[in-house]
Amino acid sequence: MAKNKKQNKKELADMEENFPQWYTDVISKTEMVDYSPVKGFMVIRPYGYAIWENIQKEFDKRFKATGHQNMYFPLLIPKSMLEKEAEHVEGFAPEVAWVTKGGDKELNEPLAVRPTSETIICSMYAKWLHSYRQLPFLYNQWCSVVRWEKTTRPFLRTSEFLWQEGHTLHETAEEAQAETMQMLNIYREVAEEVLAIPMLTGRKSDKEKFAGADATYTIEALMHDGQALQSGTSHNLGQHFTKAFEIQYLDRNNEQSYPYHTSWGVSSRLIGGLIMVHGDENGLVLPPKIAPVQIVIIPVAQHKEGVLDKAYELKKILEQNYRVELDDSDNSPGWKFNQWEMKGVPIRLEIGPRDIENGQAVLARRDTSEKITVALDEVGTQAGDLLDAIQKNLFEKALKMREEKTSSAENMDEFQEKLAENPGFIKAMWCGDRACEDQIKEQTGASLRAVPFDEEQEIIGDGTCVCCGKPAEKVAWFARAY
RNA sequence: CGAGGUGUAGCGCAGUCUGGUAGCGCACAUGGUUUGGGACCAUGGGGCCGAAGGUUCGAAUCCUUUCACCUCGACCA
Repeated sequence: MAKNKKQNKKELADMEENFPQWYTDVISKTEMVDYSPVKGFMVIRPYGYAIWENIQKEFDKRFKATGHQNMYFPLLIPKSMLEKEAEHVEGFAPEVAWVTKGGDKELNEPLAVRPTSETIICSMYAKWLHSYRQLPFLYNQWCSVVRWEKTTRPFLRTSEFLWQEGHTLHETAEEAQAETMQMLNIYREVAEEVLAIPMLTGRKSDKEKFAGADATYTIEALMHDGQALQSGTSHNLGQHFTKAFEIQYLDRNNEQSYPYHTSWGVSSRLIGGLIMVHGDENGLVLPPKIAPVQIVIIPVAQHKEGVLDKAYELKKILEQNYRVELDDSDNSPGWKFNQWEMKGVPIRLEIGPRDIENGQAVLARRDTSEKITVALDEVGTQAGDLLDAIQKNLFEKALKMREEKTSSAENMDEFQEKLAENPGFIKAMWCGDRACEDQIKEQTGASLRAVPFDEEQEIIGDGTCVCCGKPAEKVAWFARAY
């Protein structure tokens, strides 16, 4: 019996020893996803999809508040259209899935399953835009895209993934840049304030930027195992696509002009980040603002008179303000505790005969496993305070973890040493040369994640490039990445 | 695409070396006793042993081919 107990407890792999296995265990045991019959494609189950819906809501309301509207473009893109912007096609060609037949008839022109929608959207923008009076174009779409990946992992890299892609046109380069930054800031805000994940923000190197962009900006998070996760990108596309697609309009001077273009996206990959930043040895830990269930009520000795009635009464009160679930299945309380902990529910409310007698209930928080006893008429307010505290604590914990896993290096030996003994971000001066970036990647496995913005810039050591030793102006953050 | 590994009940596995009635744990179903950190007893259902071919009186087990998945590397949100 004791042996069985032990085996049951071992449901999740040890996260320090085998993090990938822990991750796989968590997402499948919590019923977030399952593998589908098609390689690399996953099924998102209700618990996982509920998280995605909450993420969508948070972003969508901010997109709308900044003047964007949603629209929807087709799944398929003609081959010739995808090929109009040279860098773009070169970047995406290796991972495009093609439709070549309709029924049993060969198509005249193969159709790409969209890997991203710049091209088809631009082709339509070219038809719609005539005058500067119509600008800016501020549109977004929620959809899925397909990229034929060689190795896949649920949420982090799958052949199809859910995302949103914003595509905007502007009169001036300045406006496009402002839009690019505005959206990056929204990404950061949602990531930090809602998902409780601290983000490094900055610019991508030319090597890492989007195929066809002038500049790519990124939010980068650090996972529990010290690997970075690119969590969202905002691109200033300049006039690459608008020229390639001949999007022209009559400007204020009555002359034909090309608008400036941006695109930006976050994906269901964020869910992977959520899991790998906050999760612990007991499974998921979800920030209250995103958790599908914020409070789970677990009746104890529910067969006893009055217990379930009281539990339902509490549910009715709590669900006016919170997302609440009552587990009245006939599993044992202990089993339920573990089950809902694994699912990451922020607060558990225990109510049993003893509590009812004393006019109280027990609240247990997922992040610290503290338990407090509260009077029944204060459960609502106390739970609210707790949820706020948990939200805050998760962010602070994640920030502390990132700080502990961030080092700086002045030369390559130090770089390798520090990355080996404390995997995470390495801050190092970088001269800006592609050759140095390549060499760092090759020697250490770490890629350049971002060059932080000026206000977060600093000088490491004597200010020379960590790789070639030549004078360098900027510090860059490196890490191994998902 | 390189290097390793694994396919046996829904899940996790044993059995394969040495061929001979397909098993264990969990989960599931029914009944009962339980319930404040993964309860217990009893009974029961569930299998083309990844697929195809071969050797053999007989194949989960031996041989050949093939497919799928996983882990680690190179490419990518």
